[in-house]
Amino acid sequence: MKDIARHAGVSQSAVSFALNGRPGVSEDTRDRVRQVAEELGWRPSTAARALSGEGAATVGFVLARPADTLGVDSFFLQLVSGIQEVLAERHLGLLFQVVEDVADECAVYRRWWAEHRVDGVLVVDPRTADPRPDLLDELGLPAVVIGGAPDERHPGLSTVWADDAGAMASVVDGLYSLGHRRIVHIAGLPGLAHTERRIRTLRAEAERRGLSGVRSVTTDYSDAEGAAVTRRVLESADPPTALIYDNDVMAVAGAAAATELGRSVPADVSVVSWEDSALCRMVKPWLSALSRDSVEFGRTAARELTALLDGGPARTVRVPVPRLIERGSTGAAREA
Amino acid sequence: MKDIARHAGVSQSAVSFALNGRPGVSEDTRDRVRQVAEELGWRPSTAARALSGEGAATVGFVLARPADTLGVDSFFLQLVSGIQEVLAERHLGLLFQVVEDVADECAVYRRWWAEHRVDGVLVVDPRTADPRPDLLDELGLPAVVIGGAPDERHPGLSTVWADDAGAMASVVDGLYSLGHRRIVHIAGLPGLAHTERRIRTLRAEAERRGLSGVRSVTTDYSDAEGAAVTRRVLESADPPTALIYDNDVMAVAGAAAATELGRSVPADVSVVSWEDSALCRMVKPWLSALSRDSVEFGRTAARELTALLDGGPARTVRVPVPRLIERGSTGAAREA
DNA sequence: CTTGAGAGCTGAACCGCATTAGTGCATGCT
DNA sequence: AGCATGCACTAATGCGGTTCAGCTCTCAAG
Repeated sequence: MKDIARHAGVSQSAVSFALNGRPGVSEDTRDRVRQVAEELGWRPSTAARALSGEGAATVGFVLARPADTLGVDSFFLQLVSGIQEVLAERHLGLLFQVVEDVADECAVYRRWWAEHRVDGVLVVDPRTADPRPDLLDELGLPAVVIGGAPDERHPGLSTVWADDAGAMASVVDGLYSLGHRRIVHIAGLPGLAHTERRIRTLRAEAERRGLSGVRSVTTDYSDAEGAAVTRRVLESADPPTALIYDNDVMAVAGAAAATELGRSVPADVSVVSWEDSALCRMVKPWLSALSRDSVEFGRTAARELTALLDGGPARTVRVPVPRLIERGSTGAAREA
Repeated sequence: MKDIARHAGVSQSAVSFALNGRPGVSEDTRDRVRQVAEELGWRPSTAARALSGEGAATVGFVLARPADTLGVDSFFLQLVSGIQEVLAERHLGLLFQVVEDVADECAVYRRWWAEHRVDGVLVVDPRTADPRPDLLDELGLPAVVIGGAPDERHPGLSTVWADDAGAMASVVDGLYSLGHRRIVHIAGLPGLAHTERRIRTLRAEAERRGLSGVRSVTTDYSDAEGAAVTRRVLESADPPTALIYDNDVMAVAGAAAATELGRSVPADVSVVSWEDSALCRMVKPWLSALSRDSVEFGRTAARELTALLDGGPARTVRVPVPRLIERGSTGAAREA
């Protein structure tokens, strides 16, 4: 900026005013300064900007997962891609970190905030007993929780969520009307907020209809557990006629396991995947799946965060309920 | 730091010396200062550090992919996870960005470097005619190219690579000894350095053995193209007896397509996937696959970058050749 | 007893920007 | 003519660190 000031024949502060669109300089001077800056290829140093109170121009994103669990999962890349789209418009950087568990994640938030590395964070995989909202509140770190339920205990946090409960209800509804009475839900990690929401809703739906052969089993989301649980429930005394899997990986593995056991999909057992991806179209029959727009989900979350950074109020935004794409893996229940 | 200085009864510079392990203070004072800093929960502001010449303590990672291509791909997440492991030890942040194409990627490097946002970058998906090494050279931005071939034209860049050529040769060797003479390689994106390396090696191997029914077909890595190409080559006049797919997604889609055409795997056609993941164990038969340790790959790349940041020389590191995991999808060629 | 060297510490400058409190000048108003 | 007003701009300060040139002691060597 000193160089620009010299070349343009003005003071450094005039340059600052000109380049930041603030009043205090004539349009003439502003244009001249802009042009000189352009010629010199000037870019503001984010460090200096941050030091003088402008914030870090960066938001943080932490993924708490053991390295080996990071498997075939299209959701996060898509989410991040959507987030980026919005952040890029405002030239905000995304600081990304993978850690082992939520405790480490909290430590990262503490450090980032203390070091002024980020202006806000995006939180994923909210849990039922989650230390993070409390921490973020305590720190005063602006944050958007992705996938959480509305949470009136933390008015400072924005939330972006999909209505799992509604989706689960509609899936059960669909299966019920196809004649299914015994349904097993192969759920994801216990403790995750959306896992528990789905489980609760399923139970409520079952009770409402007086169904006894309906239950949820939690897993670690892996193909191995998906297949194992599938085998177990299909070989049990009173096997289900429909299976709902909490992700695509388990659904595919589960469908394969069912086929191996000599059960035909969907004649013997219907399969629904709670996540749509290319995977669901790589097996025969193609899997019926709940489809949501993960990229748009990311965009929405990022928009909420930028709104928060602009000083806007925390909000709770609901993205559209995922809709069921009917493919070949769901059909009428076989007569008992 | 001013507070710490006051509490410890020393000057601010003494605090700086003490906390950064520099000489100039007694061990007594150092301990005292450290303790006060601890009590006050002090953390250095990265912005201030960066401003006074210490660098940004951040490395950049750009993924140039259209949003919709970010599908089922375990490689990148694993790579990033490995990178993180190494960076986290040194408290280096990872600035992550997804862009549409290489031109945008170059713009991001320019901006990051000009804004002093990063100290170095990790470059993936090198191409045959790639503008990035030239740009990085020109900028003087420390960088590690992941997956490129050794490149003596850019002595400033480090390279971490796997020997695709060797791996391809050994795969062809294995298939040849199983009696396969007609092999089709369903390759990835043309223009990617490793795609071209594999294609060249395959051709060389074929010529060496006087095989005429061997060729490569490039694709966009998608399941759709993988399946389409598979159908096309299998229905051609002189169909191959073995297929090599450049990623797991295409291999699975291709195997499914072959089965649909009534070809049995591996009796009629052998399938090899150039990427191992849970996907390969989700279909019957399980796919034989080239397995590499993507997490370790990431660690190695990150280590090279930190070495570069420490002022070390640029190096070219070769990670172990991926090894073929023989599963059920490869077998002896059917007699002609 | 003087001198020199080194250890331990301080004060001030600096990094690149934003911001605030002036400064000088032309203009309009009375 | 005298004065307030507003505009265009400058000088100075601060953000939170690092660094470098001293400065003061102490202690050993001469």
